[in-house]
Amino acid sequence: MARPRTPLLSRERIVVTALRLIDDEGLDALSTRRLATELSVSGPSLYNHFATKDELLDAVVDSVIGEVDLSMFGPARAAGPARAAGSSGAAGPAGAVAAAGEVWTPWPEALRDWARSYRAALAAHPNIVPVLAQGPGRRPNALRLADAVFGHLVEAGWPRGQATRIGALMRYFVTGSALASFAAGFPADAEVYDAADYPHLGEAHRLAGHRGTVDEGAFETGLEALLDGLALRFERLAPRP
Amino acid sequence: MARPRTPLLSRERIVVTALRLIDDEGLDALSTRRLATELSVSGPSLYNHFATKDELLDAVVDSVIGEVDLSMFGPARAAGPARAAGSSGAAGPAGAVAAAGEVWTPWPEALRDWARSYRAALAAHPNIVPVLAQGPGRRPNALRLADAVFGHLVEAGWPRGQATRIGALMRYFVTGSALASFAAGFPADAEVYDAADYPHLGEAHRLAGHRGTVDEGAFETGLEALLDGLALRFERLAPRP
DNA sequence: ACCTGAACACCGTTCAAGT
DNA sequence: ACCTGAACACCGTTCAAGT
Repeated sequence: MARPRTPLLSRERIVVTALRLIDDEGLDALSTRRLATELSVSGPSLYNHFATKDELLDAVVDSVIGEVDLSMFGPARAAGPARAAGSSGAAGPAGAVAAAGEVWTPWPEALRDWARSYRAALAAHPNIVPVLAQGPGRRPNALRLADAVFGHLVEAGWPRGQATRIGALMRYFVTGSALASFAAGFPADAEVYDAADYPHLGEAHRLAGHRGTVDEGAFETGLEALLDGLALRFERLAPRP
Repeated sequence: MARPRTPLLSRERIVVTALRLIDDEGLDALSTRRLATELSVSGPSLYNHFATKDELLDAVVDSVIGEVDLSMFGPARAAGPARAAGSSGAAGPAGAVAAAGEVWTPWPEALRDWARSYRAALAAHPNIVPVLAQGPGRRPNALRLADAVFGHLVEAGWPRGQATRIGALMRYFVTGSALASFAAGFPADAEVYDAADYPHLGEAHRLAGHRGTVDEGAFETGLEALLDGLALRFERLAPRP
């Protein structure tokens, strides 16, 4: 066979299969030949759809970021007539901002919901997080995400410089938490933790068994701590009357 | 030549050269053949010193973690006779703990200093952070680090479960911040940020130029926010009398 | 336009051979 | 004990050839 009547491949199908391979066997397992085999074509066929392997990886990454919920940013849907004119720019006590007729979700609540969705999307595909953490580059979904977060924070009353920092530090925390399980990083073999060398790690071999709750608990604790700390700073910025 | 009188290689020399290669050209540039060339030997020679490339990477990672300052954990040096017997387990108001004759650095201060050193060590070698973030495994320096942090937090009065979570969330934040520059992830090309698609990113092309200060500022803001948030929790745990 | 096999310069690792 | 060249089964990518 040379050219089939209906194409054997599509960017979509390649991306989905590549992501599955990365999830199941790691980033190193994604070779163009292996992926092609998985798709029942020969290796070079992929180059009809992506110029390079990096371009393919970019598409995979953006498909993951596309899963992140951004609906908490910007004017809320549920709130009355969509677009009334005028604006009363005062930040409310909880960080809520009301332009006439528009209701924006208070920034701490929006950040919390977003961070949870962000982490869930990334933690479902930990093996690709190192690629994704390199930044948005030119990937549309990643840029949309950055735009939505920054826009919401500025609208809420954060100075632009601070809003940038908050976007950055939230990404630090979320990517760090999705990159690898903390608990699973400790060998389940009790022999590893010699009491003479590591006097406080006597129970560390149990960590891997509680992987889910340990990592979930650490993420939630860190997220709430971060939001509390940021709220303190926001109050200093715009104190209650 | 077959076996030289004095060995051409040592684990130490291999590790140092591998880390330089990873820093300069990325993790993918570290091939056994390329590394061997750099060391003026043939590829298979490395297998006299490391069983696999993974074992070599492990050694590189642990050498980086070895640079992290842990001196703020445990009984402080400057404080009187080194080892007095007995223990009065009450946590002081600022989180300081005094066993007889021992002074421990208050936990928020210790965590802050450690986090800065941790981040500095990792950010000096961002390309290896994905490997290192997989957890301590059996690497001595990584286990020592986990032991020191956990021991200090427990001694300061944190319940063991919370201490574990704090160790985890601090690692999330530090590895996330060292994995990649936030600022450098945004292309410096202004054309990328079409106002119709990304209404709030009009200045994003300037980010890369302020890479150092943006990332440093985000890290410091996040660190202080985290510590403030954790202090609130600690107060709830052990309120002042 | 889209797929193929052959080819190029690479990989990590094994192994017999040298001293 | 420690290094070598040859060899194996892999890589990403190019390209001429097919329909």
